[in-house]
Amino acid sequence: MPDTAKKPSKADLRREDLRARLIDIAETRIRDEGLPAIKARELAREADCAVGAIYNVFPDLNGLIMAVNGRTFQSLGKVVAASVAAAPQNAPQAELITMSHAYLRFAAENTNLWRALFDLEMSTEMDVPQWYLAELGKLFALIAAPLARVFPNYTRHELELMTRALFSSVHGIVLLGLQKRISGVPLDKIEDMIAILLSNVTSQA
Amino acid sequence: MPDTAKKPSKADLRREDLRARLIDIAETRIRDEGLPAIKARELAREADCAVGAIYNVFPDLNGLIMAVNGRTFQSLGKVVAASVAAAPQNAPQAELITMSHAYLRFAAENTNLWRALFDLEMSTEMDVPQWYLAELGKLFALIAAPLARVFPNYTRHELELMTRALFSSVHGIVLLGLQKRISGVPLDKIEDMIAILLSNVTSQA
DNA sequence: AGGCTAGTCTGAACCTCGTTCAATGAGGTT
DNA sequence: AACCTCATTGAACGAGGTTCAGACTAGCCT
Repeated sequence: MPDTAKKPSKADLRREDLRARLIDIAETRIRDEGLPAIKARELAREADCAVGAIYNVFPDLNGLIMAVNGRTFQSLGKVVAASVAAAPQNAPQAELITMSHAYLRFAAENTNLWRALFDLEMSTEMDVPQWYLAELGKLFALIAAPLARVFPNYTRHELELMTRALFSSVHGIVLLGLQKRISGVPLDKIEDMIAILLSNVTSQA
Repeated sequence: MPDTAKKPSKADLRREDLRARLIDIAETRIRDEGLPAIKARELAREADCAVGAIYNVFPDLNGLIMAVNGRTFQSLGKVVAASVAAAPQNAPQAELITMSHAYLRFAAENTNLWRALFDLEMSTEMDVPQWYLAELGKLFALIAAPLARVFPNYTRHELELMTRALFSSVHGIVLLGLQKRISGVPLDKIEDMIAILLSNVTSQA
């Protein structure tokens, strides 16, 4: 028997339990009230532990938020992947639009969680964790596949550039579109913007 | 004689002087060290006034940052407008690319100031001030003009949608492009992404 | 000039946070 | 049971934005 993971001692179990509980609580709080609702004392009260206990399980509150972001990123990936799987289009343009609309939908329905994904990135110029880039890579791969069919004679390099460009574009449209319902754009207009943009980009002359 | 602005009393002058001084200091600090470098006590020390004095001149630190953002937004507008004026292209596609590259350049050279423009928006869900929308409107107008020549039979509505979509797209590309030199994209690759995107969008089949 | 009033200016004090750490206590080992 | 080890606790620390009662001016009236 390999004993690399040998003792799930009682303490370890408690630790894992607390960790999971904190992530759940933080996720709910971010979903409902946004990142600023993550306060050490409130989390401790709700998780029924001491403030210091949080720091036994996470290096700091950012660490906790990153854990939530991990979950969010995975949900996002699943939703986008599912959108194409559910409605198999043979036209790659349609696939791109479907995925983008799924992205918009996810962002609109989970605005605070989705924002947290990018807000942390900015404030702390720390090293991006592995899984972050990995998840982003998965998203990119989803985009690159239909794109390769639209532009069959792009080099690998051009394709990658286009993938980034399109992802960033859709991200930008969603970001500014969701910002401020004031002076703002209703959801279906945002959908239209994405569709028009993608149609035009992918309509080879 | 209209006396709507009748008394520039000594107190008013001091107030205006302090206000201007604070904006200068804040601008420099944001430019050099980003938004988190805006601390009441440090500002007061550097401006040689009491902490409380700041609150006589601005409602809070956000108000000060908004004042800096006002300046930044104007510079940005000027730079973008100047870019097309300097190199008068007759092809509207080229104009769009020129302006977008000017936008990228400004964002790259004044990253912290440029970020402050959008970071505040997010954190405080307050009412967007007049001039903010006005400046944004000016930017949109700059884009809409060449765009109208590319798509002469778009309705006013479609044109507006397209304008927003393109601005948001370029913004997204710049935003994600400048984020993290790590795993990142060098400036001229970002330029390429913008150019490719805009070319494809504006090449009518 | 001498006061009187309506402000401004001051900075100590208040409050809210994230984070730490000496003291406590529980788990596991002999 | 006695001992050692390490997790856990929560009061205390430091940093930051904001406030406010008192000190202080500047302009104005007599």
